[in-house]
Amino acid sequence: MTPVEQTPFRFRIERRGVMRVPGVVFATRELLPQAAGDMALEQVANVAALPGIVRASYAMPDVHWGYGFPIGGVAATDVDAGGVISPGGVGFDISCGVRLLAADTDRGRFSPRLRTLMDILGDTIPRGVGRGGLWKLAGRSQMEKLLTGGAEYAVERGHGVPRDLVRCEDHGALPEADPSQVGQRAVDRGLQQVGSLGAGNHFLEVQAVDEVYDTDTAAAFGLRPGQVCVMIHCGSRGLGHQVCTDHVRVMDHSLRAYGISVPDRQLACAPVVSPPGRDYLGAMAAAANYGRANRQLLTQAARHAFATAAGVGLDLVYDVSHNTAKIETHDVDGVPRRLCVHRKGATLALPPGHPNLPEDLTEAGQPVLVPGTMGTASYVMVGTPENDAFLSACHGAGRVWSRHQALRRVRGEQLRGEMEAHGIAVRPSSWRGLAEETPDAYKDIDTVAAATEGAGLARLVVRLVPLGVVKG
DNA sequence: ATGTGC
Repeated sequence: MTPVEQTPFRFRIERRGVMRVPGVVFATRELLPQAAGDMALEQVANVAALPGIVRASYAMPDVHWGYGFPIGGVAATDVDAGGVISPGGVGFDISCGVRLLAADTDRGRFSPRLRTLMDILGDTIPRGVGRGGLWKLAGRSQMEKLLTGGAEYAVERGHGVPRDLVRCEDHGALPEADPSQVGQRAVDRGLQQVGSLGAGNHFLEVQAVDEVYDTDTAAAFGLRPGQVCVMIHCGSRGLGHQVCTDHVRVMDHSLRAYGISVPDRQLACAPVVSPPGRDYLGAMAAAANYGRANRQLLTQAARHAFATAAGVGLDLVYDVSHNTAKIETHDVDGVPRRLCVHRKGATLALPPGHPNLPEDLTEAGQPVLVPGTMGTASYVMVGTPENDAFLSACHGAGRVWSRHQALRRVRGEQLRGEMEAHGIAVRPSSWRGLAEETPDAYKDIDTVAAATEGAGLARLVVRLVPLGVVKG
């Protein structure tokens, strides 16, 4: 698969075979997936075969191989023209996402309290595979309230302040959630996990603003040089995973009934306007709300730790989901169409003036949160009007080594030692998990962020560097 | 990503 270079930041995969639209990869030549056996670009082409897909099958600069769809992929289908929805286009970790909190202190003033803070965070942030969370729900009926209300329900129950919700995508809750489509097994897995990081690339990081590229926009986001921040990256845990599993199975069986053929079974899908499509959309939105409530609970734990360690408060800058399918209206060939926009490892990036922005960010635009790899920088970017990918941007660095490869090359104990030697406090949940997340296993985040700006997807606002990592 | 896998 060799895409054609159109600009230094935009590559095109021409239509052929069953593709209904071309593929467009926003990347530099060096960021294109190149590892032997990495099928990400083939996946971009496969996605272009989905019924109802419009304009192009897109990939962000952090694109890499995923389940059916590439991670870092964006695909929109026309809801009113037989367009499909696919669980593989959202991913197993539904509404995995990132939130950024800004502390009312700066790096120099805070540094004497950092170690104490990290110890408290290390003791109080639930993390690791299969373990429990901060908020045990009473049973299915309370779970249904959470699946409907998302972060709003968490705040209503005292886990946060109303201002938090203003700074959450969709005010913290997708309205199309249908808890009745979340199976009992998914509910059971989720009851004990609200307020937990999970594992893999999930983390809670204490960071500092290292560089400011756009002072006015940074100020509008509440960010200034040297400021201490907290970045939380987590998803919908076992509940989201089970929702994906359950609905992939249903759609795999219903493909024939809708006369859909896809080049890869992992692209199982159904028309958005069909019982399996509607059911998945409702279950996916419910799981997304679970992910948002999860980040809200972890926010409260971070606030408690900062208050205890240093008497410092934390304000929410923004919360974005980067694994979703959402019904949005966009122009296609100059005509507004209702589209089902799949963003898998890609975030929404609203430009200045967009009606869905919180009032106090209307002039500035949406904060686009781009977490780096453990021990490396992270970025806050902002949406731009010239975004050509249904207002989507990258979601992080993007893997280049498999977990298996990382384990062969790196030892967790040694990695922690190296990070501590660089002045970054590390509180891991397992040595193996730490080794799998070695920065060497990922693309360089500085390059990815620069390519995202070069492609016109979003603009750089600030660069953050880690002071301490609580690892899932 | 995931009570980690054909």
